[in-house]
Amino acid sequence: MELGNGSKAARKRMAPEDRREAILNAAQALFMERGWEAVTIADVLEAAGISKGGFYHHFTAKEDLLTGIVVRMTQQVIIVAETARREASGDALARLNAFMAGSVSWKAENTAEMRFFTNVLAKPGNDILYRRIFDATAVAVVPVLEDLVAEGIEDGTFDVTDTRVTAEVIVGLSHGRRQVLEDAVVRASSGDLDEAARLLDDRMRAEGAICDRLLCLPQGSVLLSSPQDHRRMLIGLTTPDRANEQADAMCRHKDQ
Amino acid sequence: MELGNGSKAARKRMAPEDRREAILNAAQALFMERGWEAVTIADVLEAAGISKGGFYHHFTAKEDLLTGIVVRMTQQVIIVAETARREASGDALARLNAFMAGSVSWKAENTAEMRFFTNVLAKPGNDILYRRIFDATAVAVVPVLEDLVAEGIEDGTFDVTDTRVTAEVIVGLSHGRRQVLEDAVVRASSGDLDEAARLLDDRMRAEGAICDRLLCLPQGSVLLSSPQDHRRMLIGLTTPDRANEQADAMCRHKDQ
DNA sequence: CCAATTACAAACCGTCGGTCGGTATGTAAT
DNA sequence: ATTACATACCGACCGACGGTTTGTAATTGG
Repeated sequence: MELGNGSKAARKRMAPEDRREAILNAAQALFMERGWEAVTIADVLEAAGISKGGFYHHFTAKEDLLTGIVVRMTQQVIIVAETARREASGDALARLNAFMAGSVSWKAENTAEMRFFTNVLAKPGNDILYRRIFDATAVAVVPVLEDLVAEGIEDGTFDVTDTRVTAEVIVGLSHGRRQVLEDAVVRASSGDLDEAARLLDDRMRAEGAICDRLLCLPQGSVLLSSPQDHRRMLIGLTTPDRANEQADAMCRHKDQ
Repeated sequence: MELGNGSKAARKRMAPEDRREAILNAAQALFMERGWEAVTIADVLEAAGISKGGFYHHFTAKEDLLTGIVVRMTQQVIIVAETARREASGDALARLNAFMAGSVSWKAENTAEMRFFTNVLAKPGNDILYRRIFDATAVAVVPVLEDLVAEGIEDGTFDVTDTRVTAEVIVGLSHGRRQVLEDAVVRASSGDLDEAARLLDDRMRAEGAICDRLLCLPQGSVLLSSPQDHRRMLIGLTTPDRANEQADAMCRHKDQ
């Protein structure tokens, strides 16, 4: 560089965490107001009162703002959900449902955030953005769920071999159709994808709690709960074919 | 310009309709493969074998490609749906449902198109894109539906004052939550928006046919069909308040 | 056959996301 | 105090992309 005089604003130095937070605040407000594409980095810079260089010192890219915001939101959700879980009584399934209900209630109350959320998330052509965000939330939520599942195993309410996988699956389930579809069904790559998607979709809309659902796991195993008995949640291993049979049976049962 | 020699390619001139079609083909293929943002105008130019000037002669903007693609798709859907309608017997409602079922079946068969579709549509910050596309389809579908509704009036199955409005409402209903929400509920601006959205959403997922649904119309009127009797579709005028009452009642009814 | 219009080419432009060299502000060891 | 090092921050610059403008060859129609 040639004559870089450090003349101009000479802004006050902030603790890095505070600065990051400030930028996130400005960005979130703007995104929620105008959406993703309509907000330029320059807008954020102005709103946050920082230079481009400063910004890119704290964030690696525009998308990074998104993940940052998502992580913050997720943390808030987890706080609500965690207390709901702690206050719940009953077996592991009951506490799991309490946890899920807690996060659902947060979403119900913070509709503006959720709307912005889905608007931006639903977008991508190649899901890299979505993927990144999903990962961000998964990292935070999975450990908690893993605990819950482990409790359920001791408890007798769950019957699974791998707590980690199960936790990830549950996150996927609660996350919106897409992820479930891609991570589970597609990878299982068993038979008709779209039929599977439809089934999953129907299942997922069914009730508020995570019962009454079905899912093909990566390795062709199946998570399954019966619509007759909401209290029972079976997570076990079957072949995809058998899973489809059962799913069809469930559909026929419900349709009549 | 300075030395624009028209030296280079000197491509074969095509009939404008053909050229447009060719560009749309190239663009659609690319978008379906890579998504919206990952495809640049330059990519489309190369794939279609045309220059920038040529492109902007046929289209006004990148978004215009989208509307173009959507219009084509809509036409295809209408063909399927129209024949389904023509082949159906029964009253106007039966034919209306046949029409809708026809379009649904097209969507079920062309999943790749639909996936691309929703990916792109769900995006925008300020819905201008979505709006435009909605308009494009509405222009094509509304007249057909208007016919159907008119038949229903003679027929006795419908009881509406304005065939046009009714047709537009039906399009909105079948179009995905958003539009219904904005066009109907928001404009009605009666009470709690999000609650209304939730109700509508639930209602819309209910069944495949357009029965069993409820909708607030712009002027505060209401389209309503009873869950008890799928064959009856009432479209009439009420106040938004009364509509909410009824909606609540329906919810309570179904929840138990 | 010539003028007007159409279909196209390609240079050009403004904006936006992102980079990079450099400076200002600490803070800790000497 | 001074030095040494880390890190917060600045702002000129860059390439890519969407879109505009200028220029030209083919087509049409009178």
